[in-house]
Amino acid sequence: MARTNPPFMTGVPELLLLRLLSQREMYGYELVRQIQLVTGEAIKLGEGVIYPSLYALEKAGALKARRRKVGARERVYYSATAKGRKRLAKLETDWERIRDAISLSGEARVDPA
Amino acid sequence: MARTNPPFMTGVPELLLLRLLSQREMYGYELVRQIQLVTGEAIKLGEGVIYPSLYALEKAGALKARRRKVGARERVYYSATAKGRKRLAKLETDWERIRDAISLSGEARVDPA
DNA sequence: CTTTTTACCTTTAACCACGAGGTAATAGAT
DNA sequence: ATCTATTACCTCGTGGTTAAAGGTAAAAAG
Repeated sequence: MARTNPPFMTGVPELLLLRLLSQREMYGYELVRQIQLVTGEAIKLGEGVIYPSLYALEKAGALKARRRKVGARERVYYSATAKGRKRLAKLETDWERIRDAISLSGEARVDPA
Repeated sequence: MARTNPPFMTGVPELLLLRLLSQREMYGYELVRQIQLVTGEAIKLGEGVIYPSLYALEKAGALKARRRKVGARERVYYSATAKGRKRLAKLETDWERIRDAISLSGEARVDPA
């Protein structure tokens, strides 16, 4: 399937979305670009990832949506709820745990059999 | 499904297996315990993850297997091939890229709309 | 007036981790 | 001697999650 962001991506879209939307409200297309920006182009998430994630997070009560007319066009702005911030906090500690464990395992010299 | 290692685990089993098996040959059950050891109990991978991963990596030519009788019991020892080491190197850079990108995005203060 | 960019959204596919379960041999405990 | 825990191997099914690809339409740019 020609993956552009190979491995290590489970949970990452959710983490990034919650981080950004805890700072200020944004709409889908904007998030696509912001994620590239704040990761220094290292991570690119397409709309096919962003929109379904936003719906799922909204459904879970982690985000709230609000429709806003900008000019003649309507945009759907999302922002993190209290629940979303809590979820983010948990994700952050999960992330740190995995990250540190992998770092640890990289240094460990395995004792010979 | 009550996951013990929530999110951020895609690619991690493969990374850990290749790391360990680049150091010395090991068998499945041993790997299950070693992974707990070298990650300070932070990551626990069951046999349901380990064995299928080993087969897949062997099939891909990243590992080679060898059956060894230890006492009366037979064990299947795996070790990394040259191809496996190459694959590990790529995984390591992928991992660093994602890790650094997430770290970056955590510091970035998003400019207001 | 035509093309590119913005903006929204859905469908489909595939991957992969994981738990649960199953077998059998060996070692240790009673 | 017998029972239990541990070692060691393995398979199957599920479900979550990314991701590409496609589809619509408005607005800005050329």
